[in-house]
Amino acid sequence: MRESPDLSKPEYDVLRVLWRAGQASVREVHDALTADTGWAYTTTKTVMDRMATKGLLAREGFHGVFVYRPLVSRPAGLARFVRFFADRVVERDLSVVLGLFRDSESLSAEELAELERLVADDADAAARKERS
Amino acid sequence: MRESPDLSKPEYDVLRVLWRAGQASVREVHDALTADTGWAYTTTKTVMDRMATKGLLAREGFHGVFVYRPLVSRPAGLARFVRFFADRVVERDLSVVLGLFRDSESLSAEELAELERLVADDADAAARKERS
DNA sequence: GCACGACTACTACATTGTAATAGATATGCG
DNA sequence: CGCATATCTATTACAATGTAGTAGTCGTGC
Repeated sequence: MRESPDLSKPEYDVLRVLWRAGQASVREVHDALTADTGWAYTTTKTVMDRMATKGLLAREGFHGVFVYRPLVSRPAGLARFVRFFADRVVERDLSVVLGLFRDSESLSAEELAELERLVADDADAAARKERS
Repeated sequence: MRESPDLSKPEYDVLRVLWRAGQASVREVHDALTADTGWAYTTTKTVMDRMATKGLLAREGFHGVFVYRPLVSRPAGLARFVRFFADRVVERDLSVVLGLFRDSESLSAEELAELERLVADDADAAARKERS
């Protein structure tokens, strides 16, 4: 997946679990989310299956039980939200918002670099479309 | 509307125009958004009408033409996005994220104060639900 | 007086949010 | 060993949202 996808909130929540865990079953993701979301188990399942068919997750079967792996890197998953927040919520320069990650432990230096690159790419693409 | 609503992205975009304009017709909102969104005129119309029935906008007729006014303050409109971004995207303390608004021109001092209050309220509500 | 343009109302259809139900399977227990 | 129970997966459901198209109305310039 070259370009950062536009994730819905449920999708993003699932990915957050998988980014931490590396890979997980529906049950594991569900247990990690249920406190925050209150979802029914089948809701978690539906969301994850749809994500798999959309190419956001890979699923690997194992005696009829599946384990899911993210196909989107965390920087790629964050990119759209960062742009949205910078442009339309705080309405400040991207660099200021990216600064929040800089000393946050939350992203490694490499991830931060990738995030910066992705966010800039989006901006370029938008500008290119604008001009045409 | 006491509590800050969970706005979809289209809804938020419409509100951004109305916050600036105070009030506007579908046509005016559409023209302001079309560069970014590429929506058809009827899409803008549908979104705004649904927002009106949901109580997000007030519409006032004038010889069969309507003018829409936001029923959500800008701080209330921002609150959910700020919380989401702080908790689940940067994963840093709210105060750090709120700091971005502090010297941004984008919000008045009063609005910022209201935003801070709203965001804190949400946190309280969440904590209360947690404990119960 | 009527063709045109803009506005509103109604309808449409795919995707997402959120699940319930049904069918397959493994598992503890008597 | 055979069945009740717990889990899974797959299928189906239904409301809300994203994104329009179409039809009916009405004022306005010719």
